[in-house]
Amino acid sequence: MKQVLIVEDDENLGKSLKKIMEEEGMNVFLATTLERARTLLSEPLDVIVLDWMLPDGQGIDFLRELRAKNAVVPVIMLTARTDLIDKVLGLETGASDYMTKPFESRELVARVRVQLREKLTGKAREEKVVAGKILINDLDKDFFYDGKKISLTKMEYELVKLLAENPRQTFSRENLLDKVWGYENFPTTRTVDTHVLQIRQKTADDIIETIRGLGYRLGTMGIVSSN
Amino acid sequence: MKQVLIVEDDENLGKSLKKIMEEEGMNVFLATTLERARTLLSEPLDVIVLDWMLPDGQGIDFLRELRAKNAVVPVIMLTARTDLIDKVLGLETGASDYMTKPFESRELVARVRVQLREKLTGKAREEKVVAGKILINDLDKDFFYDGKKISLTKMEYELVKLLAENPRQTFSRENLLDKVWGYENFPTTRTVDTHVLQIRQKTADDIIETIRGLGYRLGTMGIVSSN
DNA sequence: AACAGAATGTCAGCTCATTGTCAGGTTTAA
DNA sequence: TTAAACCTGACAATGAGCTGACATTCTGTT
Repeated sequence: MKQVLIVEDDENLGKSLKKIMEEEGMNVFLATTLERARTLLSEPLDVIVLDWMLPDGQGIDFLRELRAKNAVVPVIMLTARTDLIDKVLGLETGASDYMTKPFESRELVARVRVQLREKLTGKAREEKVVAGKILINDLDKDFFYDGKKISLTKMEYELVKLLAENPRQTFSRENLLDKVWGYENFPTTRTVDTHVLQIRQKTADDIIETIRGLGYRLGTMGIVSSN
Repeated sequence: MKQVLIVEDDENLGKSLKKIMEEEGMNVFLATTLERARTLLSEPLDVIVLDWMLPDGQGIDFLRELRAKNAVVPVIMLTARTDLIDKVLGLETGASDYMTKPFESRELVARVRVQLREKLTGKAREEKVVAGKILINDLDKDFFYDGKKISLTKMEYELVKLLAENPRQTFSRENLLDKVWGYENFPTTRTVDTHVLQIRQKTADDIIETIRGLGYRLGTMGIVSSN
């Protein structure tokens, strides 16, 4: 049986959705707050329906938390705000779909089914990063360089992914520590150098460019197409 | 609804992009020639995707026409030639982004979304400094002079950036030492002269003007565009 | 116009900060 | 428990930045 989590503070709407989905044979959890939703994450969920605004926080923040934990569960965002930018933002942080309020309950259920099916067939949105000779499949954390799969450690992977996602952009060591290592960890800036070295040795020297006195950025091979 | 213009002579590619973007909720115009594209400029456009080579002219000329009209719409250039990237980005008020063929359609759509967002927040623009023949991309730490990319060292870069950000303003050597070198460092004022020399040699003599007895300022080429 | 003095242009070499590289100890994950 | 990953410190290599010396240009005065 498929398990669905609905995070929605409008109880009427939530219960109505729950009922329809249960008729479809789904097992539905309903949370009216983010706090409650977090406790329900212990369940093995197949789809999450997430409202944009909630009494104790933004749905999008909850989504970010999920993605930070590498959760791959599809998320459908609900929002009353019609301007496109919010939709775009929602999608970029990894929402699989969205709906603007008001909507037909039946349509939402249809979309939930789409997500369930895509999750099964594995054809969901492939999170790929392509930059020159680099290809990154973020779903299974695979890194390819020049057509060959290279085994990278977690930090190496996160580092090169950030650089590949922002080709040409120069990052200072401090900036990289923030973005890749996070604010909780405080390694030396020299740690960055070491990891850059590892990546260079595993691939090619020019994969990462040194901008002396400023930091690192993706090398030109990340810009030049290989064919 | 956001409006996107695609100028691409490969009809298959164009239609495929159109379809994907329309699924994202964008309103897409497709032009296979520059002539057709010009007529579509009457529409209020949010992003333009522009191929490099078109049956009736160069995409880059179309971009120049746009900029001559002070159009601020972001432009994403498509090119198969990797050696032209620096030129595209370095052109005055140049392209906002580029992609080398072949590319993933999804990645292009993602970049269109980035441009839409940046256009709203107005963030990307502030990271570029344009002054006559000078273009500085502070995110990338790239410096372009007269369309050519010039490799500058850290201090050279910081110095010319300050001058380009404040054209017409004359800075004393002491002032430059404070602003560029910072209060922690105490080099001789002659150090400024040396760096000015390096910049002049790497670009052109008249990039920095000497105000005898007072200091330096950006040359007139940095104020009057010479196209 | 010629001159002196000051300001600036120019160059080369030295210094030292930055970065590359590696080994070893510590932590983390299987 | 064991192996891998991570971080750190040490040392080497590199090159940017600084300085001092000398050349050149400019300015104001005679």
